[in-house]
Amino acid sequence: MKIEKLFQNRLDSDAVSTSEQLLGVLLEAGYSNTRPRQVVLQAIASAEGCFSPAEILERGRLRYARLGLATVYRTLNLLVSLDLVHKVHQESGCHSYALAESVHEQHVVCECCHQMVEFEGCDLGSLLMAIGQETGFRIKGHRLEVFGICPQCQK
Amino acid sequence: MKIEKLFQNRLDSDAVSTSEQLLGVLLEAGYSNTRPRQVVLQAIASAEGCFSPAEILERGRLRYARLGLATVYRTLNLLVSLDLVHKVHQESGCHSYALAESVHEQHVVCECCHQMVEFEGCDLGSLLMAIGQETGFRIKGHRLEVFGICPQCQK
DNA sequence: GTGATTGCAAATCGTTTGCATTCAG
DNA sequence: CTGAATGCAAACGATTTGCAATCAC
Repeated sequence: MKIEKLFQNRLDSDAVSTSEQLLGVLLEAGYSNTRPRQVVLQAIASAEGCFSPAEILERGRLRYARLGLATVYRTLNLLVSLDLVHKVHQESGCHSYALAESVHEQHVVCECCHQMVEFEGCDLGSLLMAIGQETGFRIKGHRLEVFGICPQCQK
Repeated sequence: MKIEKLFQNRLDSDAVSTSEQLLGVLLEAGYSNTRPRQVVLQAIASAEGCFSPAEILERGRLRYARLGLATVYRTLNLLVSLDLVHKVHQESGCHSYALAESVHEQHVVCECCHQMVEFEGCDLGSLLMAIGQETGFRIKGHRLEVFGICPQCQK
């Protein structure tokens, strides 16, 4: 599944606009426009959902073979510091990253077999609004993690 | 704030019952009753909310100076495998752990200044029930992480 | 040209593991 | 007494950092 995502739009990224938006923010913030950064931003922009630094490196090297892992990390940290990207937790223990705008995850994890099921459509809207009122925050995204026992493990 | 928690009930843990419950489960599962484990379980049981392996080591050494970090990790992993404890994500990047029963966290994180506000009383009950129906899971706990901009940073 | 950025390799941090010793049952 | 559990130190994987070379402006 990860592989599918990876090659879904490989060198012909169709999400360039987003990568250019990201670059725009970097430039506005005073950072310079370098090839390694372009490549990392393209890899990020064309990724769906979460991505690991290693994945970004792999994808980036398709476009720019000399890309180094340190640069990937440095760029990711830059984006995190500008709040363009969030660090998110992965069950395995190591981090993934996700575009800030795309943090709208909700899933149920089985405490028994650890399978993970995504769900959609449950309306958190009114709840989030209430939270916004209670706390005064302007809400931008959320992550809901539910723990339980899956149907198979209940038997 | 972490320090306060740490010394709130330091050697005179008042939550012994929980630590004994944990030990009970370990014994039932066929593991033996050792001093290092007792000490780790006490440290866990008397912690509030999340705790890191290092914190457990520090607290544990107050009771048993020769306690090793490896034992803390081994015990935590044991508890995780028995679903008595969950691994949870910490903004800093490294893991924390939490008693499984206590995973009912909800907080809003400011994307700008990274302050974190806990909130209570928002009713997720009906939503969780709907999720249970949709997925067939028996729901045991949840973690809701909301991202936004706090009142100060909106100005 | 000058300061920012890069890639590499070394360093660092959290976590796990191998092994000889110790302990629980 | 025997296998499980421990502590230490070494190993490990992910991330960061120091530094000389390179690049953007």
